[in-house]
Amino acid sequence: MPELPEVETTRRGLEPLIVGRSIAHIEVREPRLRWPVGSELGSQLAGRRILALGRRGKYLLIETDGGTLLVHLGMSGGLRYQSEPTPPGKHDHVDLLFTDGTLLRLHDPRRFGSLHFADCPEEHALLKHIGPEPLGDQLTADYLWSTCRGRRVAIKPHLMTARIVAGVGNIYANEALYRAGIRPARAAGRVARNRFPALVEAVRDVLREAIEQGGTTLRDFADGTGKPGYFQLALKVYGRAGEPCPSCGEPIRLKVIGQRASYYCPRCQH
DNA sequence: CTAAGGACCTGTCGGC
DNA sequence: TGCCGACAGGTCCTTA
Repeated sequence: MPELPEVETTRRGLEPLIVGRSIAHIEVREPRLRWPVGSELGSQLAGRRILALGRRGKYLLIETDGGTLLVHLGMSGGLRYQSEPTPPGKHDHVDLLFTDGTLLRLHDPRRFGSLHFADCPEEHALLKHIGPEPLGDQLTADYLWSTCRGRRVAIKPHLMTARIVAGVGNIYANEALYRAGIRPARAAGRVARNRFPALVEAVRDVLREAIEQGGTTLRDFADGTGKPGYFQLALKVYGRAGEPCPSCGEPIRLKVIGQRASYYCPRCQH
């Protein structure tokens, strides 16, 4: 479900709803997520007040007056704020209950998501080595070019590596490479230096536009309030194998690269 | 160090 | 209608 734009959309929807609320307790019905949910999580969070809702890459950071809850939504996770508690449904694994009776619910069928408590999130092992935010100043053409020196991996999986750049997943890697005119299978080290400014701009643009559209809803993504996204309507290549390239009409091709479906136009991308 | 593949899960869809 | 395999928005870990 979520890449950076979907996580950011969730963050924006949830922020006004949960900041300022106090956590009464946490109910963990299924602790077997990507990593087992710590049994101490309840005591670490109870009584805390939420000060801010942040994001780093695809992690949501629920910052409280006594530590931060790191939330990753994995492949199928979603958070939903509820003002009226309803009986938990299938795959509603965790509830964060607030003192005013409202709650934040984590739903995650595939259980690839995770919850971690950290006193200092930037020092947490999962975040410590994460690359620059693609929408921040740190991601520059020179930086990205330098990470590609000597790399024989294809540029697409390289772009999707969290230590290189934070938050770029399969959909947006495909879309960004299409916009930049670069074949996803091209070795990272064989992308000419002068193409990196366009690549960085493409990554930024596609992520920004997706956020503006509320993310991409392929089957079930919804932000924290239940609203779906609309960026799927703007996808140029992702999921469009065989359809004409919007620019030249050549059929879009599908090729598996690094075990992930990769879509590209054989005429526009080199 | 790099690169490649497996692993972790459930749901859905297409083909027979 | 039912069964089976392939595939899905992620990413860590092991192996070579």
